[in-house]
Amino acid sequence: MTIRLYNTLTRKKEAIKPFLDDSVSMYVCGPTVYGHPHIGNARAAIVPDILYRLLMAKHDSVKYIRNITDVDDKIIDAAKKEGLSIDKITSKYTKIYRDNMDRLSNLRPTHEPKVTDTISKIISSIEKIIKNGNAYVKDSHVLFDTDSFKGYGELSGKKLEEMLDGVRIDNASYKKSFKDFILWKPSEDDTPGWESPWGKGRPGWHIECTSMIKDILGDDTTLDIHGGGNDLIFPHHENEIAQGSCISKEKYCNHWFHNGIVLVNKKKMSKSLGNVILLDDLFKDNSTSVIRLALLSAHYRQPLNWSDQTIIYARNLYKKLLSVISMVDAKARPLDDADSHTKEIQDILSDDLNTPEAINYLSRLSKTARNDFEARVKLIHSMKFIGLSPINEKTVKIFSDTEEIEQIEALVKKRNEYRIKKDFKNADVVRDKLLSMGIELEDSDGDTTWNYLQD
RNA sequence: GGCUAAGUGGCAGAGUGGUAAUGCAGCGGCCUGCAAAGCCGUCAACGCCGGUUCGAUUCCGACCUUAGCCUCCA
Repeated sequence: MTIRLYNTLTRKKEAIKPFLDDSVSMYVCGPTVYGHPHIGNARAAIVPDILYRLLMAKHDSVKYIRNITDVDDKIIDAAKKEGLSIDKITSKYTKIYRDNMDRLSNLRPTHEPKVTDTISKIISSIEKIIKNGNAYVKDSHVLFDTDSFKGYGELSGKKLEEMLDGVRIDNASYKKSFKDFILWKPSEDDTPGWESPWGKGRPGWHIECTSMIKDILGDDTTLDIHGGGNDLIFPHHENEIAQGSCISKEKYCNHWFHNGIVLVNKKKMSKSLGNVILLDDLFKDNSTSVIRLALLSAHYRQPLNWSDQTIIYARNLYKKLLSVISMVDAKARPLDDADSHTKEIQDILSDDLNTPEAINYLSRLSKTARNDFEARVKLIHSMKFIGLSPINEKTVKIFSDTEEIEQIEALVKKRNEYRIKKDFKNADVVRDKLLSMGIELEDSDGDTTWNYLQD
């Protein structure tokens, strides 16, 4: 089944048709590294990660680019606040970001460019735009001349002149039109800057993404897929199309996809509302598969309303999935023929990344899997396909600790001895003791199984 | 104010011109020393108003509501 994905540009689901024969390129707007990642950042990484896994299953070669923005005014502020140099701040939070994304089972992108490594390409891109007559220099700033680009507003559907009323816009003196945006701006001595034809300065927001794409793919290539949070549609992606189209003979990008934002109490997370949920905090109480499952529970284009329920549902569901997979199953089966076992889930996901339906599928599969080894193998591979661990993380961690296992099994045995003697009081004491050790028991068919408590 | 998206049972979400999948939760039962799990069964929904139609949740129009964007944002 071919992958069909909603295209923001055409407002339709469309098949992905790569510009090059069987090599697909995807660019996703990555983080600005100045603070701890929150669940919104996680969603913005997990959604393209699912797409990346699907693309890899269907195409010989996939270029997956996700940038690291390490030049930005917010970083400068954070550096001041934390009393660290800008380098320290960006390397610290880059590391944390990568670590957090790894923990959530996101595959690493094939390319992870930094803005600071792309400055010369940014400068040459800007020069090209100026040369083509689509940008102008004023007071040490370089500005994109939006009136010179006829397609402006196509992605977001905005006609800027018509939405002026009710909005106050400070038209900076160096702008010809309020719509124009900055490609390059001057830097003071104490802010990061690079020498350029327009003096010491740094790139404006927007140009870095375009430059990194062109740097990796080449100027006259069309990017196949570009993604990001839907709060980036305007102005960021709109501006990227404008400037990118002025650099190249080819269309800038064919397929745009945008994930919905995460809401907390039906409101967008924001520092001012104090409702930002950091991954670091979630990691304390939840396994990473549970967090991932929670973030995949709503369709990617819908807003995801985060509540206590969200994580509780995910936890219950994950527990149920794990309960039908024995450790032996999970360890025994190699991933060799994973593809044949994941056809169903791939087909489900191929329809615009329908992760809720994929999760339903796992849930249905777990029913038959209980008494069906093949279904269990399918379940394991399907879970792995969307990045869920088929083994309880704690179990994996302690699996090699035979001493602890012997101790647990001795207690289980002891409890069953009490049970045979109908001494349920003492049996319950032992069960409580195991519970306090984080062990959960289940009696079924005369057999007692134990498991580490999830989370 | 403008733009975009969306409104289906408690939640997540399919779907169709002839009254609506599935999963989770709930409820009832079986099982069980208890608990848990499992199994069986079950309740419950198409924002509002018009129009087209034999008939609309599905098509058209108005309205209402929600969220996002228009300022940094994933």
